[in-house]
Amino acid sequence: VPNQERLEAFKAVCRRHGLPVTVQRRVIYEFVSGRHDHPTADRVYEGVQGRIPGVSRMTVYRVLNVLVDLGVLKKVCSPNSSVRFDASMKRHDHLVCLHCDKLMDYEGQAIPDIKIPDTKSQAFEITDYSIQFRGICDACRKRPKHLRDDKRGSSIGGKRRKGRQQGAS
Amino acid sequence: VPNQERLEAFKAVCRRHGLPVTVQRRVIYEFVSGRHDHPTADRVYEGVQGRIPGVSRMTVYRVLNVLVDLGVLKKVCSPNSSVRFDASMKRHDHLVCLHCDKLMDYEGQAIPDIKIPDTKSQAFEITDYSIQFRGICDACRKRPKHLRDDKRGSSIGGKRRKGRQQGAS
DNA sequence: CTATTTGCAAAAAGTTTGCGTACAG
DNA sequence: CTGTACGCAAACTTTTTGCAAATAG
Repeated sequence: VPNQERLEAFKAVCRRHGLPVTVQRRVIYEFVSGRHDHPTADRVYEGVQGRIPGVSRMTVYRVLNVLVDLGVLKKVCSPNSSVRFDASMKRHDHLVCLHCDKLMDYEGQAIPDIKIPDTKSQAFEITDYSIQFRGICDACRKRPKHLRDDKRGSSIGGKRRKGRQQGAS
Repeated sequence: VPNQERLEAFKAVCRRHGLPVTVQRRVIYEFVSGRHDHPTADRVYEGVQGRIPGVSRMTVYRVLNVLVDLGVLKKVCSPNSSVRFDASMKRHDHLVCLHCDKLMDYEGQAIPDIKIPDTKSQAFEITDYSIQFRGICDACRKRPKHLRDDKRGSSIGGKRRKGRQQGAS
């Protein structure tokens, strides 16, 4: 997807909603849509520090929420950490590492479409779906086993280390 | 799944790992496995207040992590809130309401199994998967539209209300 | 008895809110 | 110019940590 084009589309969406296209919004949007690893809000904050002079963490949180409301970002989640953001608005699936919490788009052979099931009996209207493939990423698999087990912060057998890190891309 | 049986299985797992079966662990496990709505840690805390005399929130958090490590609970997530817990360890799918963040097991007609794709090229080993069906639950659909829009905490057009509630079962 | 767990208090993350000033249109 | 967004500070929520007292096996 051409970058320039995406940016123009973004501005159009803002205009349509009557929202100013601020530097912060533009840069934050560009940052998230330039990545495939679904950064957390804090990650985005770090990432845009250099590109937006004295940006504040609060602004990043706020802008991310606005972008979600505008429909140009989606919130996604992995089972161990905070909310993450995804700029790819077309239906797609995710790989999530249960050890380091890395989250990435699935990019293999296409998965046959799933027929959206009828959920009247459950009083629910499905609009969309996404498959979450859980497993272990290479970085974690290569890591010696005892280190790996530490990773997720095992609560069994005492002595928990610090833990809580995101897999680097 | 007979309740008594499940409890025995739980004790067996604890014994196998050499962990004492404390009141807290047993009750918290029973509580979570008795629900289909994937409570958050806080929700569990509230729920077990009456059944474990002066239980502390910390203990609940800690016990939940132990139960995950023991493999009798799984962490699941919805895109808007904190970690939730799921006692159903067999493969299954979820419905998640994008408005109120309600999360429930999909219980309709069986979805044909997905062939686990090859992800060597992405340096990832898949062990499991789950489909997340996103949409809107009946409670939210029935709610008047303007209230609904408030719900998710729209950042557009100012005036956010308090927000952050889980759909009641 | 001995190891493990619990409860407490406190702190670290993660996220939201209200208000005066600065900026986009 | 006018309205909205930004940055700041501070509140709030969610989750983790360290240690003495209580408990399971």
